[in-house]
Amino acid sequence: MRCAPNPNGPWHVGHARMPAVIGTYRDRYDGWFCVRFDDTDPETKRPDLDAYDAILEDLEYLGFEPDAVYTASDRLETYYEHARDLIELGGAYTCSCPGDEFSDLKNSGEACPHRDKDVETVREEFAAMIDGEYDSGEMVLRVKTDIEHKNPALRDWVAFRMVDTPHPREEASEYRCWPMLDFQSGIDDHLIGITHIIRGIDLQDSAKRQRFVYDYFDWEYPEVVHWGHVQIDAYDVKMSTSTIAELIEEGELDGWDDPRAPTLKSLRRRGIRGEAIVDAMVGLGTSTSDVDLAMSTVYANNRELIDDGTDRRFLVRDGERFPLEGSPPAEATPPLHPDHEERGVREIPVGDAVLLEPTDVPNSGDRVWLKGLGCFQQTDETLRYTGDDIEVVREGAVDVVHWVPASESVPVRLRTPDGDVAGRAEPGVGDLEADELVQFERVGFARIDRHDDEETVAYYTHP
RNA sequence: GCUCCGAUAGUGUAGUCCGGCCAAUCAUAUUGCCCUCUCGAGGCAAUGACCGGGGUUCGAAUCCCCGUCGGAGCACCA
Repeated sequence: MRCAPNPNGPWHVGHARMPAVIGTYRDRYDGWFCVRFDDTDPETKRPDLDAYDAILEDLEYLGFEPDAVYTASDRLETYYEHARDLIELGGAYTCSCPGDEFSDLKNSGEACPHRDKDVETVREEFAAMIDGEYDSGEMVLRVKTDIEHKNPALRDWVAFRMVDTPHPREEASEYRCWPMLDFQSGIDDHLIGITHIIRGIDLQDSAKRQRFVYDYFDWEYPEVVHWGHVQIDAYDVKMSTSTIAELIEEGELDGWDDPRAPTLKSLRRRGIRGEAIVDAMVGLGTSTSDVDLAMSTVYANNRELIDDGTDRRFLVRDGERFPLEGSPPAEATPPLHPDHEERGVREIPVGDAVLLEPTDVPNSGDRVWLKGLGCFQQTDETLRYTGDDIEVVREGAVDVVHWVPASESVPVRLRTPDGDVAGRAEPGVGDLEADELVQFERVGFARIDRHDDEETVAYYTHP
């Protein structure tokens, strides 16, 4: 099987579907898969030189290593050879019709005057195309299919055209005669030995077009499945490489790994495991109708993977300060993980005041249980330690909330898909290593990204 | 206009090829309860679907026809 991306940028979440499915099938059925960069349009779908490696990185993140990597722009000579063979078989002709004129003829099922050229002429004109003797738009090579085919999309389609713009890859920059996807991909699939193809419904007619070439060469066409488009809920940003690139350009997004970007690099930075994405994608199946992937499915998969190994911490967003009274303990020692007491406890100095999230502030006179510390009663904007037993919580009389010491807590910027949130975390968070995952209790999971001079930066994973 | 394709709960999916085992599976979601010093995890329960209409048949999610809705192609893009 093959994954044939157009290298025009890092992958968005939807791109994960192809490697997820074919990679999983390979592992399950002892198969084989390659990545083939179909970069045969130096102009309208101009490749981005950084994208080749970026895509391979994304693939690695998802947990797959391709069995081989090909680049179409390295293989022009191969396509030329097959085109020449096709010409000798009478299966292709050079055509200088302007696009719109040919389109009119085609739509009425009429052949253009070039269709009956003799092989000798076609051979010479195609050689001239390869030599770059024509400019863009002057000459194409068409595959001779069936000009009266009931589906107009299949009639004598273009196999090669002239492109004036040099290819960005230096190795391919001298070529001017470029194959179209249907020709290039059709030839490669056979030569590489692809037995099963999965592709989008937008390429529904590709197989039908390519079969004409396969018939000329007497090749057997691979099994092919077409699937619909994937939409991901939870993102405002349109999931298109070019749109994301524009937003980055305009400064709306910080980069491909901005937590608001619907990209794999973004999910990676948020601490989501590739496996969680792969499983969700495989779960979508290969239906031809369009599907919506709920990010909650990815989150549920990821939570399953990381919950057990992730230690707990406190983070208070938009904290309100409350002085403490009544001689509470000087230190709180909540466990690192409630299901793993053997991992030990955090030692949080309490100080003389704490921060609470605004929604957790008890009404005057009401009690609240500061998790890992004890019970307090709010009066006159202060919290007085009551010394109540945990039994009051079990009875349901008192809510349990998280908190941080007002002075010894550390500032944290939590970057979320909905924007950045400022907060303060318990002191130990300042010592965590970059890349470590934490669960901010009652807030959600997060990945520690780095410690700046002024603050610790964490990326929000999911609830 | 011509040509393809599809339609099962909020979302995804199984079942459709070879009609009965489907008063329709599983996951996610939502809600409630239990447990818990998290709104996490775990346990239990509830909610919720075969696009519509005909036909074939003893019997239709499954086969046929019509309709509706949705998607795709008809590029010198991939």
